Amino acid sequence: MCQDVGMLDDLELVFLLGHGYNALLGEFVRRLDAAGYGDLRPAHGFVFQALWGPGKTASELAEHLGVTKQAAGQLVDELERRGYVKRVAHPAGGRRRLVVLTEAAERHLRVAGETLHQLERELAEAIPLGELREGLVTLVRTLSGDHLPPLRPIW
Amino acid sequence: MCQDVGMLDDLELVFLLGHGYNALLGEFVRRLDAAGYGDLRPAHGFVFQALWGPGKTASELAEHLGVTKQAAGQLVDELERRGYVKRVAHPAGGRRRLVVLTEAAERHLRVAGETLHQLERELAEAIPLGELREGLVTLVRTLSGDHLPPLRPIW
DNA sequence: GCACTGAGTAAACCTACTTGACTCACATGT
DNA sequence: ACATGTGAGTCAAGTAGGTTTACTCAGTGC
Repeated sequence: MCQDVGMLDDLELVFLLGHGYNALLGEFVRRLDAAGYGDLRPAHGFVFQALWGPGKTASELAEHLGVTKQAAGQLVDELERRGYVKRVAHPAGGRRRLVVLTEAAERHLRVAGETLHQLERELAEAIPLGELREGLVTLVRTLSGDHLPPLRPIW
Repeated sequence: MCQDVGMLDDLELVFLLGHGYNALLGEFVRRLDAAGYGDLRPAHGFVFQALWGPGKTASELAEHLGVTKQAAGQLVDELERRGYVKRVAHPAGGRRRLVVLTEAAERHLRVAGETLHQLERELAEAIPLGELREGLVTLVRTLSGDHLPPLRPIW
C-alpha cells in the first residue's frame, strides 16, 4: 500500500504534484476530523466556499462545481438535512431558491481557514513557500489560460 | 463551471496545488487521448507502472494501489480483455498468477513517458522546475514521513 | 392568452469501488 | 498420512457519487 519516499526525486512532475496535493489535503482532512468535522469531506468545503456571502441557486452551484444540477441538488439536500445550509426565497423570484450558509457552515469555514493557515505556517519553516506558490501559479496560468476548470478528480 | 485565474494568488496552498495537479494531469490525458489512447485513464497508467518489469500478482497490485484485491482483479480483467496485460503462471506456484504487461502496454508506457517529458520541456521555459520540484519533494517528505500513501482521490 | 425558457425535481441507470462469503492450492504441525 | 491453516483468487451483493432522461412549474415575451 505504500511506496518508499526515496524515489521522489525521480518521479514525473505530475505524480510529484499529485503526491503533494494528496499529502497536504490528507493532513488538512485529518486535522478537520480531529476538530470534530469528520462528517464533512473536501467537496462540502468547496460548496461552502462557493456559497459564502450572498449564496447561489442550486444551478449556479452546479455550474461552479462542474457537476449536473441534480448532483448539486443532492449535495444541497444532504447539507440542508445536516443543518449546514438552508434554502430561502430568491429575490429574483421564479422557481429560483437561494441556497445560503447557516451559522454552522460559517463556523466550519473559519475553522478550516485557521487550520490551513496553521498548516502553512508549519510548512513555511521547511519550504520556501513563496517560490513554490509562484511556480504553481505560473504552471496553472500556462496550462489553463484565462479560466480555471473546476477542481475535480480526473481518474 | 469556471473561475477566473485572477484569484490564484489569494488561493490557499492546498487548492493551488490541486489546480496545478488538475491542470497538468488534464493536459497529459488530453495529449494521450490525441495520441489514440482515449480508452486509458490515469488509473490504468498506474497499473502499468506497477506491473512494469517482472509483474505482480493481483493482490500485490491491490496493495500497491491501495484498493481491495477485488477491485484490482476487476481492473486486471478489463485490461486483459483489452489486451494490455496477461496472466501467466507464477514461479512460486500456489493459486498465484502473475499479471504481466503485453507489448501494447509497454508501448503505451513509452508514449506516456515521452508525452510527459515533452510537456515538462515546454513548462521549463516558463517555470524554474528545479525549485518547484524541490519544494514539492520537501513538502511530501515533511507530511508523509518515510512512506508514500497511494495516489488516490480524497473526495 | 400562449408558447418558450430556465430552475428544480424524480427516477433509472452507471461506474468504481467496498464488504462478506466462498473455493482452492499449497505449507505446516502432529 | 492427515487434518488444519493460510493466503490468492473469485462470486455476489451493496454503496457512493455521480449521469441521463424526462418531467413540472413559475415567470417572460411576444
